[in-house]
Amino acid sequence: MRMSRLFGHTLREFPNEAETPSHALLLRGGFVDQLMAGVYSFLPLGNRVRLKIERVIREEMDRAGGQEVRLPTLQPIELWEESGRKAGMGDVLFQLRDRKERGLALGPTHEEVVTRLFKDHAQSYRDLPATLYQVNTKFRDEARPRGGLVRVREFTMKDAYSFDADDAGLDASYAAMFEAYRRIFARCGVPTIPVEADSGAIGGKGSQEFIFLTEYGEDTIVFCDSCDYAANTEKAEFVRPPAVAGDPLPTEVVDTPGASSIAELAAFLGIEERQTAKAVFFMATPKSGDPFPVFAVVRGDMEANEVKLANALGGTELRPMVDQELADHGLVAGYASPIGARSHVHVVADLALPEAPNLVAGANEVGRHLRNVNYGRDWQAHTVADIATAQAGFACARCGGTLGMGRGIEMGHVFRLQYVYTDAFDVAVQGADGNPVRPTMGCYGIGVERILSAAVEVNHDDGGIRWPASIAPFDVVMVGIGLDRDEAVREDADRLYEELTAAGLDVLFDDRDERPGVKFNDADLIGVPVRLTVSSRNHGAGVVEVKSREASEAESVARTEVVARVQSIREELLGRLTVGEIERQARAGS
RNA sequence: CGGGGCGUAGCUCAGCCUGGCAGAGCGCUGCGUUUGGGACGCAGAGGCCCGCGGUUCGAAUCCGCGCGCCCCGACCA
Repeated sequence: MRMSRLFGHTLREFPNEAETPSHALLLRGGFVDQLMAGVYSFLPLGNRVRLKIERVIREEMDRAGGQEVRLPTLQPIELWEESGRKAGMGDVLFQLRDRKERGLALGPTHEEVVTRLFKDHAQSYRDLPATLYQVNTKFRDEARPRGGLVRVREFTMKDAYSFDADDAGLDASYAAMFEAYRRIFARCGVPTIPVEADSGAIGGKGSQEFIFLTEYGEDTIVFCDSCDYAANTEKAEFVRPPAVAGDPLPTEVVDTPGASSIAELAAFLGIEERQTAKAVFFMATPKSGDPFPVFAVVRGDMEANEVKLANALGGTELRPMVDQELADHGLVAGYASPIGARSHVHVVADLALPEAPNLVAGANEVGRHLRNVNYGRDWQAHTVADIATAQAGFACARCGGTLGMGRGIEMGHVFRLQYVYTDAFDVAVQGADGNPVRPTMGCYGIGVERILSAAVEVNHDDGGIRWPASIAPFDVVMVGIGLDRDEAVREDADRLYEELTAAGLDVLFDDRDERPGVKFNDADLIGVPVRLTVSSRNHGAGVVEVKSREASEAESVARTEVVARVQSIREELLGRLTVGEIERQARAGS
């Protein structure tokens, strides 16, 4: 590609709306353009990177036995009603109507469509196992797009779906995808760590997220400092710090004027926060049935986790109660008590509560609390479950080590869906014994643009982007100096361009009539891994300067050796993108 | 959906408070001089000042109502 013809220009200043370094660099380098909130165009440079990421993904999916398909984005709404996810996805699902007023949805994911496809085309156990994948556009009407390309409304996702005859088969398919994911992230130069995750609205049991750790992340992750346990806080198990021990004492009322928060209460009574019970209230909407009020209780030194709570309630939708609802259900904000809660209020207690004697809890009267409240003796929950959020400093449930926390962005997610969709769509194939077999499913997603953003986030410096060699828009950039003043140099540059191209390299030839400084700075900004400088000075000496983007100095290479030298640098750069190396970086980041 | 900020040239921003010719730098076009890390001169092009309504002799500026974008929160396969 001749740069004089490349569509799109670099900006000399950073655009204003960009928050993260990666977003700013992608805009400034002319990779992407924002059309509206959460919707981006890809210019030629950005599109090249996107395609290269997709190439890596396709290679690894194929290696793992996946077969590429193409599923429609335009989907009948009935499919979503059938799976029961029309309600579950809520406003995130883009919906529209055709001219015949038929309800349609723009696919936010493709479990429904692929399950239906499988049902129509798989006939017997001989069709198992099968892993189908695609790289396609997804649409999600996010409540708040943010972070440049991180949370958007239209994006590219590689999604794969496995169908197996039994658990062992699913385990094997899952493991194959898991390994493929490690290789994909490594090859794209994006350090990720796998963490235990909640499976959310997709359904199913057992899932892991591949998290890219960054301060700009929107997920909170905990990891153990002594074993390899890592989990999203939506899921993370932990050992609760011990309670203050003691025999149960008689309950007594105590005046606590103005102490409506745990911190105020503990300070007022001169006790520790872990000696109190904290109450949080939600309205729960089950998948079927009427909404009901929920009274969640955690020990005062912990926070209730909404996702864990929803799971403990069998996957209901939760929202915080409003003041009126608190009053309607006989609850006094700041002083609510699990003792004597009205019977229709569903009380959920965290695991810590049965183990914690003599807590201070609300008296259900403004300005009063109860001392020495004991679980079992004074009150009981409908449900006792892990509903508290892990915190840094808590102990690891696996090994007792200390948990640390970090922020991250989900790059990929692998799920064991099991029978969620094959049940919903009543899928069965004929087994070897003639009886029907219900396939068990897995699903596996990767955000292409998120990889692109993360790759920039970890690979940039003051000069601009330093693309991993595997996904750079070009393999090598040729900076021509003084081409208009020296015909011989111009001709030789053209020849070198042809030689590099013939060698299978993606070459960007900066043939523009610009000053050298402009070209060098643009080359650095765009982030091409290898830069060549062709000039009369070099031409006269029979050399070309070769500089890798990360090197501080260029080397002079004999003109005849240039193509080989570029290829050897490229090989060396690609060679670093191994699972071992990238995962070492990921762990260092945590 | 709650809270905050911002909408003026392709980009970064002045101008608005206190109403009176639409501005700067960068970028862009042409010519010339320059040419190894974002040159210089000369001449240019480029604007529904987010939209609609109102006040006023007169609105980028004041008032009202919208819309959009960004950030925090809620939400988030």
